Amino acid sequence: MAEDVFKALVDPTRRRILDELVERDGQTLFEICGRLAMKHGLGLSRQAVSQHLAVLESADLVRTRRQGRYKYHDLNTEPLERIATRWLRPDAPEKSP
Amino acid sequence: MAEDVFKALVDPTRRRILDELVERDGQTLFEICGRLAMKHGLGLSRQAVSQHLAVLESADLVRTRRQGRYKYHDLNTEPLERIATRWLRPDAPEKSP
DNA sequence: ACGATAGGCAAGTGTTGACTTGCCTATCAT
DNA sequence: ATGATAGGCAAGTCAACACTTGCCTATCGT
Repeated sequence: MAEDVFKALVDPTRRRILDELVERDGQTLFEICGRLAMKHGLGLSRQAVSQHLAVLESADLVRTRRQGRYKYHDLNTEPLERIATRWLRPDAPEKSP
Repeated sequence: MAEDVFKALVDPTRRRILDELVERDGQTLFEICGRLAMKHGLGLSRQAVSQHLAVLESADLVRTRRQGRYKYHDLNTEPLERIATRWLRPDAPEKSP
């Protein structure tokens, strides 16, 4: 649902997580925790990040694959592409010539 | 700020308002109230809609022009175009050939 | 001038959501 | 087998937000 996508994107931490996944796909929960702490100074608990990832996953913005005790997280940009053009009029300015 | 744009877009009523403004630009507060009631069955108070418009305006998604006792509301898609491509990778599938 | 229309300001309420804490399960290494 | 690592579940707390209510200002028509 589009509703879930908007709800997922409203939180700054979740947007940061997407930023990290754009840089490198297939990170685990602990890797993402570490990156948020290092690069953004966010001292979040593991559960907080886990819940954020659950929200992103139920919005289908993040796909996961389990492998042993690891759970890898991959970005899925498809929902973004769908909502991006909702309010763009036909006569909107083009961005690539 | 991008933060304001995401906050503005998370509310379904505000997205409906944007939908209405895509259809017809330059509507007044009362016109928007009426349209939300007619087309979507939303029985919102005038103040509720007014506050939504204020949020959209501070996110620069809606521009306003005063004329006498009327205040016309116009859609501004520029902030949308900027956030749309934030997480789209270079190798993302193109939509126009 | 006076009523009616269009809109604004501010305080109060109820719900949603982000984060924490505590405990539990599963997989790997030695 | 046992400790360590990776992750999950559930209840509780606190703040942000949508909406209402009540009152106020400004512009238009007659």
